[in-house]
Amino acid sequence: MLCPHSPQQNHLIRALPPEEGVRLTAHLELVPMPLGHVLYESGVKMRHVYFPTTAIVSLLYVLEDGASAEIAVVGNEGIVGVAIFMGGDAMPNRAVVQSAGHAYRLPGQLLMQEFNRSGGRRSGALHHLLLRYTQALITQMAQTAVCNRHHTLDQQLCRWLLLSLDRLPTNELTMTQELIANMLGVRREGVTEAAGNLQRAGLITYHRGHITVLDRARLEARTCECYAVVNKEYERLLPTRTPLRT
Amino acid sequence: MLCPHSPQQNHLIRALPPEEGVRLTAHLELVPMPLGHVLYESGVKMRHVYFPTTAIVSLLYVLEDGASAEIAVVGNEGIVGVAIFMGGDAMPNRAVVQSAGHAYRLPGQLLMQEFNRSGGRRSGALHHLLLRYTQALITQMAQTAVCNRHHTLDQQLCRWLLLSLDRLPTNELTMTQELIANMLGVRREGVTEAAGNLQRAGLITYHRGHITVLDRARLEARTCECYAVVNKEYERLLPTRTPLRT
DNA sequence: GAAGGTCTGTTCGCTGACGTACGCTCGACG
DNA sequence: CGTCGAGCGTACGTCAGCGAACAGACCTTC
Repeated sequence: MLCPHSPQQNHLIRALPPEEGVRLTAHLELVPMPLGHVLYESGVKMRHVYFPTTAIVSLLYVLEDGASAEIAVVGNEGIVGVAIFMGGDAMPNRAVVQSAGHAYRLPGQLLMQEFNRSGGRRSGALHHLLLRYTQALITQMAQTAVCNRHHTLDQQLCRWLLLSLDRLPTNELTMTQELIANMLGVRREGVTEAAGNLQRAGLITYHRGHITVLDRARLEARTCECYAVVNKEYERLLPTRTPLRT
Repeated sequence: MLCPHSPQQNHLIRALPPEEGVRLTAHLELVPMPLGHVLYESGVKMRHVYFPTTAIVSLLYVLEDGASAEIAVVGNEGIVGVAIFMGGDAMPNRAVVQSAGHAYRLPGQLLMQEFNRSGGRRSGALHHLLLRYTQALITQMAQTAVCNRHHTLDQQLCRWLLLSLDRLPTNELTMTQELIANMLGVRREGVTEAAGNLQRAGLITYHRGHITVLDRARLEARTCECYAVVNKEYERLLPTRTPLRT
């Protein structure tokens, strides 16, 4: 399959004005993102930021006892490594590839040059864009907290499937129930049951690690309000990019 | 009681270099923060930022069915209204005073002037400080999500008491169990039971809306890892301020 | 075509939290 | 001093999700 990679597949890159885009693009390096690959480990200083194109990255917190929970998810709408320009250089969680694909990598130092660039008064498009994206990410995290508190596993699975679907070109995700359980921070059996409900209802089919979404509309109807809240906020804050579900 | 208010009671303000501190302080306005007062409503454009001194503010998400959950808490270590400098101007949650006190208020416009100020290359202390604080806030939100997923109400109550205690000068909080339940997103009865456990164990006493912490060390021993993770991250990211528990 | 590992389905008892309901007690206020 | 309401205690059945254990189905490998 011919696959013409381009940094423009990432919505943040694409939203940059030509001049800034060119300056950055010159230093971007295309890297493959195999499933399960760990981009950052908890507490370790980050060296690069990643602009996913076809890959999806999960921000995962791993507890002392080995349990885990997904904090947020980043695809071609965003950037992995916000701690670099936020100034902390590290975060107490792990960034792991949830869906294989590619991303463009950029040394943190080079990003910072552009981030801090301005004509006297700050006006850099990158600065503006990254901060707004970070606010959207904050919303996603906040909503994850709320969802974990109040909503059922069935609803959360719907939300999770939609989040992934929004960041993929197809309606099929390569994902075992075990992995989904790790992301959601629940038991594998719980996912089996919830996914079984969705399959019986005809919303999805799955088969040994391949989930196909058949009826997106009904999936949206079945999820909790959290999905829509986050999506609206992404669209409000990052208006230049195409809608996520393209 | 004589109470000499000063912007310096807020750690972010105090951490500013003299020049920038003076420029900001000139426009700060001391405002009382009565219990339950709503600073921002969900989705409404913010006009001011608030630097709490003695008050504590909760960021609360309110669901369509009226249920709620606390996303994060801000006291004299931080600032309320990060959406202003992040560029979104609003957030899909409510900011409400959880513990009465005071704060210094500043029009968002004036904050932005200083935030964007720089000598050619960005070097403003305020810019740097606010972004690092925001990263700490992100950590708090992420950890809230994890905690909601994996830890018991008992542990979460301990964590919540400690978070509040860290932002107060005394070891007594004015707080009914009903309010705590709203913050944690659980039933009032659940809080009654968890608080009863703590009281029987001699860690706290409470009486009609007044909770006194008797044994902070054992409270820390009883909470989950989430509390320590967040606290460490605040200390790492905001090294200039005095430790929270002063 | 046999073996072994991966992925999914199902079961059972258990527990933490929910929803509901009712009753008590302290304290403010008339 | 009595009333009334806010704040807290308790109890019951229900339920979602947990932990552990096991079985079947499928794929890969040799």
